[in-house]
Order: sequence, then structure tokens, then C-alpha cells
Amino acid sequence: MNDKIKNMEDFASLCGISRPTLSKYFNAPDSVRKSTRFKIEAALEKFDYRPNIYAINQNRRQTKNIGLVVPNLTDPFFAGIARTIEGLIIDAGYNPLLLSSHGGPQKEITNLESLRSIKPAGVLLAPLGRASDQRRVNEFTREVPTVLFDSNLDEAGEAFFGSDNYQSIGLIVEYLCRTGEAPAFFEMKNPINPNAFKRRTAYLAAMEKLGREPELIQVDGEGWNFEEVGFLEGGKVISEGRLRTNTFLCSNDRLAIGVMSAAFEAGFRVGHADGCDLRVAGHDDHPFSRYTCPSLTTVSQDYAAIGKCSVDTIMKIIDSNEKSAEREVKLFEGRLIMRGSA
Amino acid sequence: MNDKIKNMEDFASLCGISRPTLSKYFNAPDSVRKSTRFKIEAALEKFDYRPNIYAINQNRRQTKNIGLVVPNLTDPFFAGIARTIEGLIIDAGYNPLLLSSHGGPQKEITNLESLRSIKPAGVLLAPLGRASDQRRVNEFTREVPTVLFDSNLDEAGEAFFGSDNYQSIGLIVEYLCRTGEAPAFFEMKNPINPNAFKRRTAYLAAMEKLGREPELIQVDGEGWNFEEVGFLEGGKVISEGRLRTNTFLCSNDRLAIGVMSAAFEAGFRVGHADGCDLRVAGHDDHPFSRYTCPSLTTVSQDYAAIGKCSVDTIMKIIDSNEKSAEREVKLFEGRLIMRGSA
DNA sequence: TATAAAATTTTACACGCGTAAATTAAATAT
DNA sequence: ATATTTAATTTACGCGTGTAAAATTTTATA
Repeated sequence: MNDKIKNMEDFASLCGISRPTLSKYFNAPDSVRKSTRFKIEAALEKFDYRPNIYAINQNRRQTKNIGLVVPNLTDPFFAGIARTIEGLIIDAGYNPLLLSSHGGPQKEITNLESLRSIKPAGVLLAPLGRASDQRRVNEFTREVPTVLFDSNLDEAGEAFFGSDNYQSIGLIVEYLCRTGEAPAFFEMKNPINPNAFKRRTAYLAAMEKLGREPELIQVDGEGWNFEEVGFLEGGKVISEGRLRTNTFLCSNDRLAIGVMSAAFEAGFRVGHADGCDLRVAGHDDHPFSRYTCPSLTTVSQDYAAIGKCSVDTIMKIIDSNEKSAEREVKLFEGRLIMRGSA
Repeated sequence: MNDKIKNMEDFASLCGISRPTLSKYFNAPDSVRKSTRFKIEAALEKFDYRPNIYAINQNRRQTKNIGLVVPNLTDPFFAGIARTIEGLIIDAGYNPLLLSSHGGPQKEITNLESLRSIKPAGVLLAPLGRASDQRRVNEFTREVPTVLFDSNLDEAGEAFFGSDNYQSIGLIVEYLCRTGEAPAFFEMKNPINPNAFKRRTAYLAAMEKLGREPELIQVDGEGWNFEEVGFLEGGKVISEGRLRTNTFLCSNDRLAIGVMSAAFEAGFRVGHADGCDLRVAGHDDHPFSRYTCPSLTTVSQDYAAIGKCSVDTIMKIIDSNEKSAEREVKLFEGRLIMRGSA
């Protein structure tokens, strides 16, 4: 009890077995005889030993690490997704490594590089999107089993899971048209996220289907400060009164939050109730959207499903130990969240 | 060019030098002769080799890893801090490992355990607070150099850096009293964060100093869903009209956001302008507080300074390779952010 | 109970690198 | 040009584990 246990050898003698047997136990407790397992676990109770993780990973064919890269952890939307997925990875017996690409494409590549040196069994990647260094991301996905989620990149990775923007935007456009004036679509001119493009197209399609005249409001603004963009540019649009309609459909909730803030400061009342001046709707069901004033009408994405599907798929790839023949793509439907703002 | 480089030995022959010299180069490029450095860098251009990180860490006395543990990454406040600190750690030439204790004290301990197995050079820990398993956190800090920030734990770690809640609460209480009715203090009955206790005490002290009668509103509610707590419990308080004052000072911005949402739905107008029914103020200057309706008056914490100080200190400890004689504690002042809500 | 088969444990080697000590080369002083 | 000092490089060994193949023990079968 006095001298320190510094390696598996030491601990094996304490257990009264050989080191390789002990190694086997740590990799799969059920793979050793029950009697020896008891010996080991009794010793574990008495002494404080745990295998050196670096020595383990140096020698294993595969590590138990799984990389999880999201574009921006400062966005509570991605933070929430990351949390969900982290849990699923742990449940699967793997060790999640969470990285945020906030900072741009260079950071995204840096993240992938540092993951590469950690030799992960697989990676779940929500890419930056348009801004991503496609060539280098592709290069990475050829070396490490990767599943993309949230936003798609051309042919990168073994699979992609995300939301069906056509369905979800169709849903809310139909709702808005049915309950009031047809919506204009508020978005950034050069959005970083490819989903934004799909949502724009989906908006145009939905409006056409309903026989309404579409109206795109494409504002300037870069980066991830969506609230600020919505506030500044939305403020201009509102105060200049250059809108045909009283209804905004924003490309995402964070833009909508900015627009609502600008409307408030300009003295406009947002909501669908009597006496309101304009309606604002968003997309994503951000964690805070419930608590805006008024609460934000939006579409929620099925991130429980997207996360589960992504993790299941990377596990399948890891287990089968081979690149899947075909790149799987699956889109999940959104759900309309009716609240006060529209 | 055809056969793969699988270790430093292989790459050393390609460079025309011995492996230990190469090893020296990777640990400090300037420690080798300029001529050999050129040889190495020329080879690096041509071939794709990088040292195995597991083998490195198995043999180094110290890893270059620094753990960064925050209570809840889903809270954009902590996400922002984490991002700042991550940057500082990278600038210092270390490798940050970000973990969130969201999920409670058990998860916090799990995080520390998994950090322990990674043998970090140091750890920056923002503990859960009251909920933390003090004994086990203390145990950890005795084994790994640790600096605490955001919320203090009795005698744990080598140092603590946080905000001066007495100063910041004093600041906003004074402001509120000067510009309108004296504030009531809205908080959770059993807050998880020790800062909440300090803020309560600070509120009481500030009110007494100003000769005002304090009024504590201590509501039920557990966990991290502050907006929900503020919304539900704040809503009750407002609708029951059991307040002597029209001014709420909330223990943090997220509670304030919930309270404002409840006030809005109850038909009250929040703000300091004419015709408003009540004033709401918060604390922390949350990223979204600028965009609430009305925008939220609050106190911002100096997290640039707290982060820098924390990182500098852990670096000093790592470099000096010894526990500091005395536990350093430093509190930074907050700054009043006057906006529309109060 | 003897024997074959299966499960378990042990032997022996490999993994890719850090680092102290010994050696060699370069720089400086004489 | 030689002796001395200093810097750089190499030799030699160790780090703590995984794992294939060999040896042993246990279990199943006859």
C-alpha cells in the first residue's frame, strides 16, 4: 500500500495475474474468467490505478476518440446540438472531443488537423458551409471516417444528415399566408450557411405554389453576428418603409431576434394580435426564442433525430471498418412552433 | 516517395540526421543548428510527417494540454468566456481541452477524471458552485495545478479570479435608486452559483448604505433554465402584484430575460421611459441582452481581464513547476451598461 | 476417467517517441 | 595553429501499453 503503482505490470502483480490478462480486462471486462475478474476488481477497490491513456492509444489499432466539430459554440443552437451528440457518443462507449470552428475556415481546418493527430475513430462535422475550405475538408474526409450534419458539403464525408428546408419553410410560409399577409423573406445577401440558400429557394417555391408574389430582402452583413445584422439592416428596412407586406420571415431565429429588436426601438408593435404593426417569424427554434417579446413563431428542427442518426451512422462505419459504398443523405422534417410574433 | 513514413526514425533518415536531433527540432525548432533545421524543413515540405502525439505525451514529463472546464456551454455567456480563454491558451503554445459540466456535479467530476487521465499541465476550472462535490474537486486540485475562475470554491486550486459582485451590484443599485424607485432583488431561492449569494448580500448592503428598505424576491426553481424560472415565477410575482416597487434587479440577465417575457405577456410595459409600468435590470451583460425588447440594462463583467489573468497565472505555475505559496484571489470590477429596460 | 476442444493466460515482441550521457563538431580564446 | 570551451549530435535506454502466438488451464464429450 506504501509504494506507488506506476504501470499495469505493478498492478498485475498486486492482482496476482499477468499484465496481458489485465489489459484484456480493461478492454473488455467480460473477456476474462469470472474469478480473475473478481481479483482485479477487488484490487481496484483497494488501489488507485488507471491505465495510461497515451500508452493505450499508441498501441491500439483504433482510438476510442470521436471528433465533434461545430461551426460556432457561442451559438446556443449549436451548443445544444453538441451537448446532445456528446451524450450519444459517450453512451456508445466513445470519447467525444468537441471543437468549434468559430473564427472561420482556417480554424475549421486547424480543428481537423488537430483531430487528425489524435487519430480519431471517426468525426462528426457540421461544416462552416460556403466559407469552408472544401478541398482540404475533402482531403480530411478521405483519411478519416466522417459524417456531416447540419450543413452539407458537396460529396464530402460518408453521409449527411440535416433538415428538410423545403418542407420546413413550406410549412411556415403556408401558415403565414393563411393567417395574414404573405411574408417577405429576410436574409443576408451572402449567407455563410448553405441552408440559407436552400431556405431562400424553398421560400420562392412555396410562394409560387401559393400563387403569391415573393419579396426577398437581402441585406449586407458578414459573419456570425446575426442579431446585429438583423437589428441594423432590419431597422433600416422597417424605418424606410420599403416593404409591401407587414410580415417578415427571417432565414433564422437570430436574425429575427435582431429584427424584432429594431422594430421595437422604431416603435412598431410586433405580433399577430390586434393592434400590431408587423409579424416576424424565424427558423430553428432557438433556445431563447421562447422568451422574446413577443415570443417568436418559428420552425424547430428535429435535432434529436439528426444527432442520433449521425452517431449511429459513424458507429456503423467504425464497426464495419470500411467506407460505405454510397453516400447516405437523409433530411428530417421540421415542426411549426406557433407563438406570439406571427 | 513511394513508401510511407511511419515514424520519426524513417523521417530522420530522409533528412539525413539522427532521430533524437529531429525530436529536438520538434520540441524547439531553434535548438538545432541552422543548417540541420533547413534540412528538416526542406524534407517537411516534400513529405507528410508529423510526430505521433500519443508517443510524445507518453514520454514527456509534461503534456502541453490544458483543461478548461465550464459549468454550462449551452449558456452563451460561458461559451463566450471559453472561446476567449481557448484563444489565450493556444497563444501560449498549449492545447486547450474544453469540457462542460452541464449535467451536474457528477459530470463535473467525470470531466476532472477524464482530464486527469490526460495528464494536463494545468486546468482552468469554473466550478458549478454550490452543487460541486467539494471534496473531490479539492482532491483533484491537489494532484493537478488548477486555477479557478468565475465562481470560487473554498480553498480549492492555486488561485481564483472573478468579478467583484459587491462593486458591480453596488453600481447598479445606486443607479436604479438614483433614477427611479429602489429595486427589489429577484433571485432563485437556492441558486447553484455562489456568486448569487454574494450578489444578494451585496444588494442588501447597497440598499442599507443608501438608506432604502431592501426587498428580496426568492423564487423556486432548480437547475440552469434561468429564463424559464424567471418567466414562470416572475410571472406569478407580477400578476399577483405583491411588489412594493416597480423595479426588479435580477440576479443575472437570463432571469431578467424570463421576467421581461412574463411581464410582456401579462401586458406590462417594461422600461424607464414614460408610460412604462416596470423596470427590469440584470447582471452579466449576456450576449443577447442587447437585443431584448426593450434592451436590457445590466452590468458587464470584465472577462477579458479575468481570462487573461487566469491563463497568465496557470502558465506561471506551470513554468515555475511548484505550487504557489499563497492562494491568490483577485476580483475585477464590473461596468454599468445602461439600456432601455431600466 | 480419459480425451478432445475451448477458453484463458502467459510469453515475447512491437509501438513511436523522450532524454540522460557520451561523443563529435563548431566556435572562441590563446 | 593549437587548446579550450561550447554547442550540436548520437548512442543507449526507458516509457507503459497492445497483441499475436504459444502454453496452460478449464470445460465438454465420450
